[in-house]
Amino acid sequence: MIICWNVNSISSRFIHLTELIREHNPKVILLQEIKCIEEKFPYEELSDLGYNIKVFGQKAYNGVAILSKYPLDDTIIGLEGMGDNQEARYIENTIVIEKICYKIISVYVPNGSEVGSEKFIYKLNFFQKLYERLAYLMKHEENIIMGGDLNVAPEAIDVYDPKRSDGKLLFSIEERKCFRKLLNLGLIDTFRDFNNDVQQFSWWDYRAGSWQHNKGMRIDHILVSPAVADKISTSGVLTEPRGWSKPSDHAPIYINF
DNA sequence: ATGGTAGGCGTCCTA
Repeated sequence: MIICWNVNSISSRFIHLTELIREHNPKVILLQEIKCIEEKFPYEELSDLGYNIKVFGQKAYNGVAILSKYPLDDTIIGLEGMGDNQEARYIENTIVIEKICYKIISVYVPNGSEVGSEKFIYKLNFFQKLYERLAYLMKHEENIIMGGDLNVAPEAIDVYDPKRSDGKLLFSIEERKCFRKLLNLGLIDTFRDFNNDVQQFSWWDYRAGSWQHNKGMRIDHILVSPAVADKISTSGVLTEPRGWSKPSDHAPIYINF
């Protein structure tokens, strides 16, 4: 099992994470929005649970990490073309499972603030650089497992009110095209591949009782290359942690081999 | 009901 989760601060969600590990014992965990520098990441506690750890941290905002029971090699921090001192949104590693090599990625795509804003342009640019990296990996026939908060709902079924969301942040045609471009590389949306016509969200706003009314969106995704997709048995969303006390606004998502 | 809540930071920014 591989789990992917935007925790919205690792320090605020540490107990939640250990409970999730206790229940599912995943081999790999991809984290987003850890909201801390590397020095403050709970390395010891999580390595005691059997995980190798790689972190791309940042003070207060963003931050991604990979936890793995397999050794982690070839660490890449950040995306080419996003500049030195870029925001902590991309981390990539190599793992070997049963003699097969995988490129495993944890990514946190910028939220974008508002369609057309400066931050929105930044988001589209980030998507472009992400596309270029994935195109390179696909060209070299790598086995890719990329999980993260992509901050885009791909289709109408993935938002609670498609009419209201039309053209708005997280569901604008520009953002959906960015997602579609990744699929056009040959990557597979694992949730949709295994759950045809199922409406299942991964994120619910903290505000306005969104969770209670199930007004959410599916903006967290695990995309894989075709050979990886052939090995997967199930994919889904673990909704329980969203209902726990002091939850992240995102639920963990997963694939099973 | 174009509001509302949460986290980290520091007297607001981001989501």
